[in-house]
Amino acid sequence: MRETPAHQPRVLLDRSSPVPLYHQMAAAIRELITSGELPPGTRLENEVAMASRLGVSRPTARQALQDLVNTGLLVRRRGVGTQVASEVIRRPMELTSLQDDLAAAGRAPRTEVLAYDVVTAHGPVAEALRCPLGASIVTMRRLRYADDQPLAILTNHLRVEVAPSRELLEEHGLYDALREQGVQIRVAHQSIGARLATAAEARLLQERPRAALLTMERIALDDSDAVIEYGTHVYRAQRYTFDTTLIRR
Amino acid sequence: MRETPAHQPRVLLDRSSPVPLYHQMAAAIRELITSGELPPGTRLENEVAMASRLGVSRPTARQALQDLVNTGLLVRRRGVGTQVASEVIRRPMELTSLQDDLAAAGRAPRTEVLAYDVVTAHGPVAEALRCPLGASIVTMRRLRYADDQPLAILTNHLRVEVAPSRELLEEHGLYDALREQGVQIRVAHQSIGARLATAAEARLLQERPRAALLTMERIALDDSDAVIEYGTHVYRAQRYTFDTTLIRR
DNA sequence: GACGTCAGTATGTCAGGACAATTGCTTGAC
DNA sequence: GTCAAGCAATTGTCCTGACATACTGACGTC
Repeated sequence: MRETPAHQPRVLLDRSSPVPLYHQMAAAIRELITSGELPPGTRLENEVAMASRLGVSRPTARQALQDLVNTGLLVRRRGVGTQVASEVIRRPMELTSLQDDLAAAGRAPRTEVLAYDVVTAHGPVAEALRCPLGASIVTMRRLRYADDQPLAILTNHLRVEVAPSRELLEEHGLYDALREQGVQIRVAHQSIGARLATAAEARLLQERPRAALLTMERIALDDSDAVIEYGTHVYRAQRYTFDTTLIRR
Repeated sequence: MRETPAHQPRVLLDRSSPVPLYHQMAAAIRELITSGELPPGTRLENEVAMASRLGVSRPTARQALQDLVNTGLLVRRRGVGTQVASEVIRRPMELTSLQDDLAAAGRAPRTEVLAYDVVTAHGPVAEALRCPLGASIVTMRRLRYADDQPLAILTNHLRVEVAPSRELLEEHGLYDALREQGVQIRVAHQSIGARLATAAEARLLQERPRAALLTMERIALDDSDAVIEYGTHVYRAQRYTFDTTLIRR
């Protein structure tokens, strides 16, 4: 019998929620880990017991735990069990903001924060932010209005250390919020494209389904060339263009 | 029913191998992708069919495909299917010609002149070219290919005095042709946007109707600030993005 | 004290099944 | 030509079940 008792993470599942059960589990455990309530090294109860205690199937519990493994928060070995990873990896912006531009143009900018989540970096987001898989990042999603009409959906990923709080974002544009925290965006690489709106995007933007969207993907770096932000924005093509003047050298 | 047939990736599974089945599947598909045998955009057979064909369970096939999604090689969406993550043409937003950029990227540029007409200027065209109403101008319309696939429809208006001949345009890009006549483009004002394709554009670009198009409207000036060209281009959004790097001053 | 065996623990892998949700195409009405 | 409804296609989510494999600790033997 093992000496150290296995920890039973406090997880409350809401089956009426549209959020998948596995995702609720993963989020709850992640929160316990990042808050310090589950310190590194803590062994969790085995997945069969956890599944039974929470009233979910083992594959569901397994998927939740596996997501946390993929993020570097948990370590699992067969025959041994699941434990909190010994170390959560920690790491340290004219190019103008849309909010400033709209304000300058007298277009009554307004922003609605749709989502603000602390998640773990993976795939292209980890690559763009130049952080290891599993690092905590903030993913935020905002709806930008101009003249009281939706204009753009802004999705930004930032490292958790520099991400402004949700409260700050309710009041300011992202780059202003970053400046308040001493982060100066200096360079941005961006890629402009287009595609059709998904049904959800169309609804948010009050567009008809499959309207054309102008897309912009951006990686922003600070004074020391550290990647601060990776963002993907979509704009209503009907109401938005990018203008530029090019000069041959 | 979908038009394009779903690809059945060639996967051989060895059940006597200690390598898990899901891992063998993922490795085989990864090899097909990285070798180029499964080019970007290819749609794969659905996971139920693939599982059945390979003699594995759906969760097993699903895990293999999910691993490939996690590594950025596949894209999956419910109701749509699984496809090889696609590759877009990224064009730096510099004052260069598309023909030159494509050639430099080894993308086999080719141009088909669809129309070449001498007409009289009116409306926005006259305004953009800063010439009197009724002045003779050349309006040309070209279809630009990359890798033998249509990429863009280019419509350009020029004063008849500087417009290259149709023959010259069959051989060269517009800016090269202008250079041959001693005209140097130095500045361009451009506006990037998006919209849905018309039926005719969709046909020319071999896109489905109402596909998203990336649009670019440009006014180009020469060394003495004379307006030389007014152009409106549309690009297949699925295959094209504009890239730029912005620096705060 | 060292070593081997064995049982218990726990995760890894795989199967089959079912319903939900999203997407895109077709069709008919206007 | 546009729009809405219906439906097919396909993935997403969740369930039950079972066997395989790696790891750990207890125990007996030398």
